[in-house]
Formats: sequence, C-alpha cells, structure tokens
Amino acid sequence: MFALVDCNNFYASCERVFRPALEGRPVVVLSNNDGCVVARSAEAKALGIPMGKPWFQVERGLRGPPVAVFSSNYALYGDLSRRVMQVLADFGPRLEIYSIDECFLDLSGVPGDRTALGLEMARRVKRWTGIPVSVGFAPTKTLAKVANHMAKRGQSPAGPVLDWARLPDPRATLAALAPEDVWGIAGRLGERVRRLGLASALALAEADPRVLRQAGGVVLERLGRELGGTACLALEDVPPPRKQIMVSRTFGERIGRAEDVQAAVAAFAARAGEKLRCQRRRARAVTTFLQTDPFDREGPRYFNGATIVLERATCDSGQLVRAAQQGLAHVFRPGLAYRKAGVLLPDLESAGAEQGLLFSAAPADDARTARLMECLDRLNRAPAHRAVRYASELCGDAWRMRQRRKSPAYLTDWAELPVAWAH
DNA sequence: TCTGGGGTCCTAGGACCC
DNA sequence: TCTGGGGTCCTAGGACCC
Repeated sequence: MFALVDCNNFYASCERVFRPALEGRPVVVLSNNDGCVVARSAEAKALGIPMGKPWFQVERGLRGPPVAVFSSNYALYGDLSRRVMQVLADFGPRLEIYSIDECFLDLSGVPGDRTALGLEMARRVKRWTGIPVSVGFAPTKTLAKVANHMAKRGQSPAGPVLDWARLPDPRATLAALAPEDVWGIAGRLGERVRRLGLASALALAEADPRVLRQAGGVVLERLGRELGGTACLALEDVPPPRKQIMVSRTFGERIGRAEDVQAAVAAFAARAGEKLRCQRRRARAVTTFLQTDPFDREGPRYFNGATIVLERATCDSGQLVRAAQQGLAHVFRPGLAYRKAGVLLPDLESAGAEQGLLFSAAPADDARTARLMECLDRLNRAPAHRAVRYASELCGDAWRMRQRRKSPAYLTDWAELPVAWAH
C-alpha cells in the first residue's frame, strides 16, 4: 500500500508562508528570468492563468483582482521542501522523495484507519511548516497518483485525503478519467492510446497487456497493469546515484562578449562541481554548450556543444572549469548574440571506484584536491554565500538572471530572516 | 521588450566481438 | 550454387516527469 503526499501549489504556498496576507489572493510564481508561469495558487487557476505560459503574454489579458507575482526563490522552496519531508518521515519507515513537492510512502502492514492517518499527516505538515498537502492511498503508485489528484480537486468526502480502497465504485472512477490524466501519459502516448480505441483510464486498465506492449512498449504495459491494481513500480527509498549533472541558464540579456560567456560557463562548471561532490561522484567528461535566442526569427541561429574527455575522473572544480572553457573555445563564434549556455557532466562514476590509468602522465594528487575542495565548499556555504570563486567567474556578470520580484531567503540567509514586531 | 531548468527510461540501430 | 549464430556496448532520439 502506497501513500502519495503532494504539496498543493507548492511554490505559491511557500510564498504565502511568510506573507499570510496573500491567503485567499491569486499568487503566481515565475520561472527563471521571470519568464513563464510555473506555479499558481487556486485563485490564480480560477482566473484562467495557464501553466507554462510566458508571463508577458498572460499579463496582457488579465482582468479581475490584482495578482501577486514572484520570481522563483529556490533557496526558500528547497528548505521548505526539506522540512515537509522531515515531518512526513515520521509516518512510515520507507519514504521516497519523488520531487521537490511530493513523496511516496510505503504503508504496507501499517494498521489502522488510513484516512485518519492521512488527515493527521496533512494537519501536522500544515501546522509545522505552513504548507498544505493532499494525500492519496492506493495499492500501486499510479493509482495513488489518481487518488491524490482527486483529493486535490475536492472529489473526496474526507477533504485532502482519499483512500482508493474505500471508493464505492473504483471502476466508475477510472471510467471518468481521461487517459491523458494518467501519470506517465502525455500528448504522444495519449494519441497512441486513443488510436487503440481506449478512451479512458478504465479501458487502459482492462486492456490486454500484450496489446499495450505492442503499441507502447513496456512503459504502456506497466501503466495498464498499475491501473488494474498490479504494482509494477517499486518504492525507491534509496535514491539511485545520478547519471548526469547539468547546470544551464538562459541569460538575463543577449551576450556577445566572449568574456561574459566565459564567466557564465565558469560559474556553471563550478556549480556543477559542487553538485558532483555533494553526491560523492566524479566526472569523466565535461560538455559545454551555448545557443542563440531560439525565439529570435531575424538573427542567425546557432546551437552547438563540445565535449572534453578528462584523462582521469575528477570532482575538482578547477579542472572542470578549465575543461568547460576548452569546450567553449571550440564552439564560441564571435559576432553572435548568445542567450543561453550550460555545462553538462554526462558520464559520472562513484568516488572511490575510479578506473585507474595504465600509462599516467599526471601523478594523482587526490588527497590534496579533496582537502582543497572541502575547504572551498565550507567557505561557500552560508552565511558567506559564494565567498570564494574562480577568477574566470568574475570577468563578467551580464549573464545574471532577471529576478525582479524575488522574495527574501527567509530560511537560509541570516541577513534576510523575517522580522516580527511586537507592540 | 518579454519565452525554465533540471532529470529519467526505453528503443532501435550501428559497430563490434568470437 | 552458395554466405552463421549469438552476443555486448554505445549513441541518438523520443517520450515522459516536475
């Protein structure tokens, strides 16, 4: 038996935790560079503000009450997410953090009334973190998603909680659910499913698995079985190690100067190194890519990347920065206006499990590097944010994101701690 | 004027091995 | 006239998730 706990309108709810006056008002959170809508409060959804649309287009047609608009504040969302998960971990021994705002719990063998349990989860998370959540219980992950979805849409008599096992008519519930509303089915797969003549989640659940396998591979077959109540997806409480690490940004403005692009790429590589060490992994190669504005119809289009293979796997930011700059030199063309760049570490291995070299040119200096990186990471942790940087990061900052409406880092920066006044 | 940033899994096909 | 059988590994591309 699985539980899926999902935060309601997570980013918008995070903004409300420290701005309770926003309760009941439409709230919207934008992507980096204040580009697209990535989160909406219930009131914002009711105004018809669509997910994923560029804000400047949404803003034009807006009628009705004023909308509170925020740049995304990942320091805040990340910290609140950690707290929510911590509260939920008390409810079951096995928990899988599926994304920043949702987790699965394995409740097999947990006795008692699940609906009461779910209500207690929601009450405690709200009380201890300020974040509202919905809870779905079911024998498979896919059905838990369905149950959660229904609870969120107010289709459960128990409010924010729905237990699949207590549904009076689960077949009717699935019959009313469109294939595209099933977790794992989007546009393309939806089309394929409909071409098979399957027009609902129930049809999918009752279809012959061999037909599903034939039409949509093992992915679709699993979906059908999961909807039918046979669990095919296990709880992954030990997160598998990452296979790649990427850091990329759209620049705040178009950039032509080589130094500005170099500064961006250096910053991305250094950040990728931090992530790498955080996961105790090493990179065998570094890919640098950059591109012009894909929405610009006039100017020349350019998208290119280059991969530098390292002699030895490393988690040394200095080496990553150097390799990223080498890659950049291969693909940078003067005279273009760049809009985005990124650094990808495509091929990771675990620290301590490196492939040795038969003919090594450079002597290994792992102990010294490890001490240096540890020192670097310690200095760059709060409160002195990014106190130490690579020189090449400093030769330009034109790439920095536009974030005009960012709320304070209430939880992660002493200087931005919320202040309460007592009269 | 203005358009995100991460990830994963699966499959097919090519290249190669013995 | 006629040309095997069984594998692995890698990569690119498609599809999906939040």
